[in-house]
Amino acid sequence: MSQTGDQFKKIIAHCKEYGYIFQSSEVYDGLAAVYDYGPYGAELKNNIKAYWWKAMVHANENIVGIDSAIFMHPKIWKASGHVDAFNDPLIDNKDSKKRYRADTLIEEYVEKKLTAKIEKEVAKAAKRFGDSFDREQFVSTNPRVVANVEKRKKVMDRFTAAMANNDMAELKQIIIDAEISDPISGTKNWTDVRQFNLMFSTQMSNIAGSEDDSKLYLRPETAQGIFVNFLNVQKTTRQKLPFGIAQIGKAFRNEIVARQFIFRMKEFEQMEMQFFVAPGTEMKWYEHWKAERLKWHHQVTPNEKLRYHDHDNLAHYANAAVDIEFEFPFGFKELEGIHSRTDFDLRSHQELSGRKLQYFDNEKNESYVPYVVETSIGVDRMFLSVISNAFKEEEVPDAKGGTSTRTVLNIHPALAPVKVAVLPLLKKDGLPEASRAIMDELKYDLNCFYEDKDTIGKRYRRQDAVGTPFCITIDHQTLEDDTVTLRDRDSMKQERINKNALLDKVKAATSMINLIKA
RNA sequence: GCGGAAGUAGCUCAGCUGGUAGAGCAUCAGCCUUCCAAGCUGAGGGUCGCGAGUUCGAAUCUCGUCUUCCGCUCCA
Repeated sequence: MSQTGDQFKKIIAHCKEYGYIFQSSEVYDGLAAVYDYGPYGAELKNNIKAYWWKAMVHANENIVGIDSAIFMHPKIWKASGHVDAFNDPLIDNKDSKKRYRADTLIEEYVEKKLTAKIEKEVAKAAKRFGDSFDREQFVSTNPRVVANVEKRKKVMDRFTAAMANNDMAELKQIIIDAEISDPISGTKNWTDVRQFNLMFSTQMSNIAGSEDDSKLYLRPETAQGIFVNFLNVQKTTRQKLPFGIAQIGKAFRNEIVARQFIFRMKEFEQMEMQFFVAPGTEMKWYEHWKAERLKWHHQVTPNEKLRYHDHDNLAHYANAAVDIEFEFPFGFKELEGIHSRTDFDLRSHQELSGRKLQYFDNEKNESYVPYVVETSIGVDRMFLSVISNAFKEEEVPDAKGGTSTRTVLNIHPALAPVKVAVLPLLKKDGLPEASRAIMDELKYDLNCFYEDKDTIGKRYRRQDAVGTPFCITIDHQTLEDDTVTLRDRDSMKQERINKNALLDKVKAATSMINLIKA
């Protein structure tokens, strides 16, 4: 761990040093699990988003993009299940330092203690009475069983009431009254029950049709903005099934433990595509997108750093789910999820809103709620995968015939923040002027960087460190025959070409269109 | 959220047992040279994370707080 931990620390330090990522609100000591993207970071992030958008929306005639609001009607989160499922009452045992969900603690107690006791008595009696055993009669008359059944009912009544009222104090009292102890430490030394709602909330007055007319959530996922716009989009774009809606946007989760740099943040950005299909065809499309998405990753990331990981237990909305995992410095972790979400979301919104969210299928001559296959990737995780895959420290020959270490970001040229650096060999003899002229030719098509400070070798290294794939060097010969040196970041090889050929050559080498067409 | 560790210049750190801050690299200006970093001269830059306490005096001791890292926990 220490070596990979060191590597990860180096990457984080590098991100800060070269203006990729800063801690949020650093002058005020920072804000936990929130980060800002600096100048190079913003460029890389934009490129990642563009790569996804082009591959999804522009390359597929049956996928369209939207940009829905972060604020949405509170009922949406009721329908999606987030209000219920994102609410965990948690309690800590002070001795074992373990954290439990208070509700499962109580449920387990009821299940394993009370119910088990009752069943034990019943089983014993059944053995004793043989065929003449009447379960109903026994349960309602045996004093020990009756007491336990009574007790169970009491606990369950209090429990359901407490859960319904979000009464955390009562939940703790139930645990105390039932004398539930920590399975590890065996003690009953509990903290208070605290509720961790993973959704951030804010205020808005007068929300139509809402019981609590002020509470509003910041969306914990972008997908719902797509679902509730399903019919708007389908009708206005006249799409036929199967078709998809794509969206890039911010989402917010109040993670209890948000760590590992930008891997898990409280504010993050998602790129989601919901693909609407006829019921029964979802598994075919699930397999299709599973393959398509891995291909998209393979274009910019080596195969051996990517893998599929099937979900062991499925979320409440899904009937199939797989992750595409990337080997981060801290191990293989989820980068993208592909889920077959069935008709759960649309059906749920249809029921709660009372509006039909169905598609009329001309071929089948019937209306139905489409099934959904979702691809969902975190922009920030993709960013982290690109950076951690790119970061390398290598030994290279130096001018004196020895070796030196260079730090290089081997970012795919199509994603690199700066495409080309324009460097006059000397800061005199008209070379800066000639360089500026070349820069002016390129900068409207390619993100360029000009520098004439320090030695040429030093400038090359600086460009390596920010991941610029090409350096153009202007020397005295340029003034005579219009040729320049084009230096490649990865091989460090140089070639002499005419300055008029620069634009086409660098554009071709840094284009993301080729990745998408391939 | 719990436990452990840490926080001194942009970065990496030194500053031992309390006496009002240093180095290297980086930055900026100038010189020299020039196709793969670390030549010469000079300059700028620090509320010692923040707040309180002890003390004549705190970067140094105590407490609180924030942030980061590690472990636990959680994870749609």
